[in-house]
Amino acid sequence: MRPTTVDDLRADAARNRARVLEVARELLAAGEATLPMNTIARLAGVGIGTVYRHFPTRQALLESAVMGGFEQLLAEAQSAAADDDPGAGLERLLRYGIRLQLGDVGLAAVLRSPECACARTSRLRADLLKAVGRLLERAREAGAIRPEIGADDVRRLSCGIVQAVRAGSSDEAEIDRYTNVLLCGIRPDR
Amino acid sequence: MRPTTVDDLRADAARNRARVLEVARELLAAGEATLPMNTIARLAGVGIGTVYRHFPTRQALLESAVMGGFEQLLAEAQSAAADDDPGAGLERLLRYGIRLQLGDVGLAAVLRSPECACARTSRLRADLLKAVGRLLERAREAGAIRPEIGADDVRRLSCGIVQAVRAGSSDEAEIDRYTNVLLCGIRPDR
DNA sequence: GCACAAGCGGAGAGTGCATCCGATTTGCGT
DNA sequence: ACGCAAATCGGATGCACTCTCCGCTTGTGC
Repeated sequence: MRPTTVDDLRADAARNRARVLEVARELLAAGEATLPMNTIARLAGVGIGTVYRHFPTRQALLESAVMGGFEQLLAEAQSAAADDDPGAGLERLLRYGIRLQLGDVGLAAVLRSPECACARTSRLRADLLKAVGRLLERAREAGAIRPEIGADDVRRLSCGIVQAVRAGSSDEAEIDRYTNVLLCGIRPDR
Repeated sequence: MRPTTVDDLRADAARNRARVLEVARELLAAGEATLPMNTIARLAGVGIGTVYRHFPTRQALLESAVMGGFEQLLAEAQSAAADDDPGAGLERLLRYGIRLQLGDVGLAAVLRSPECACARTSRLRADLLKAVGRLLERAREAGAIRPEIGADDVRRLSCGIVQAVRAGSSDEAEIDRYTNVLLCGIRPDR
């Protein structure tokens, strides 16, 4: 039987996998979004074959590298969905999600792409959309959002705003300014 | 003296240049945004060297290829800036610009990038921003837009919305829905 | 210890970018 | 019409990155 979790890996394999992930996160943190596979292999001190064995595609590596941030976002979304005031919860979630993406080019890339390669992240994504869906439903009832906006619209629009912020100086004032445009844009006309 | 305009080119050179541009536009129209230089050379029936001589970088080729669309956008912006109702002019311009970008991946890429490589497009861009600036100033006076939104914010936000639309089915309803979010988002609170 | 499966690593083929320079073509002056 | 210099052509070349494949090494269970 093939190993299905990290724990089933041989000790050296687990070590190599961890090193590759570590290097990938370092590159992402340094703003390198391309993640050249050969560079990663070299920096991690492993062969290229090893990188490809653990992560068959760059997308798979990327998704594994940003798993942590993704989980934080999901937790925030679930908390927001349980907020007494859905309008406030939505605003809090959007402000959080946008800042999270701005601080993590990898996570932003994963959220931007229409689907996830690995099952683990696919599930996170589905859970996230479900939580946002619940939040939106309550926000609609409370009249805090335009009724035609769905969970995936929120995802795509946030990613768009993130890219708009990134295209400039990305200072605090701009983040707030652009986030406000999104927040006001999805609020119903009064 | 070196040729400074297309007319100064030798007959064969002008022919090759036109062919390369034609092929580039075809690829862009087919949704190919990468524009591989060797592919372009092959399709245009010229050597790679010829492509690079006329267009030293991919960006330069891209900008030359989308010049026409850019000029249309500028014309629309200047017309909008002269509109009696600046609010209506702004809405018209944004709807036009977003649809234009959705129909032309090349133009969208050029508008998204922070600056232009060739002088010709740099000037178009400067003129465009100037026209939008005039439009915004009038819109501010008329209370049709949040005062903190500038011309470059409009550019970046539109590009963000375009990318958000592109991330999905891009059907008519979605284009309107997302464009409305932007329009409402930049309107002042009432 | 030993056997053997799991894992390793890098050679190599493929693709694309960008440069350089010898071969070719063109336009001009006569 | 013709010859020449300048302008232009085109692909060979070197470099970077991707991804596969397979012989060798190493960890693990007995």
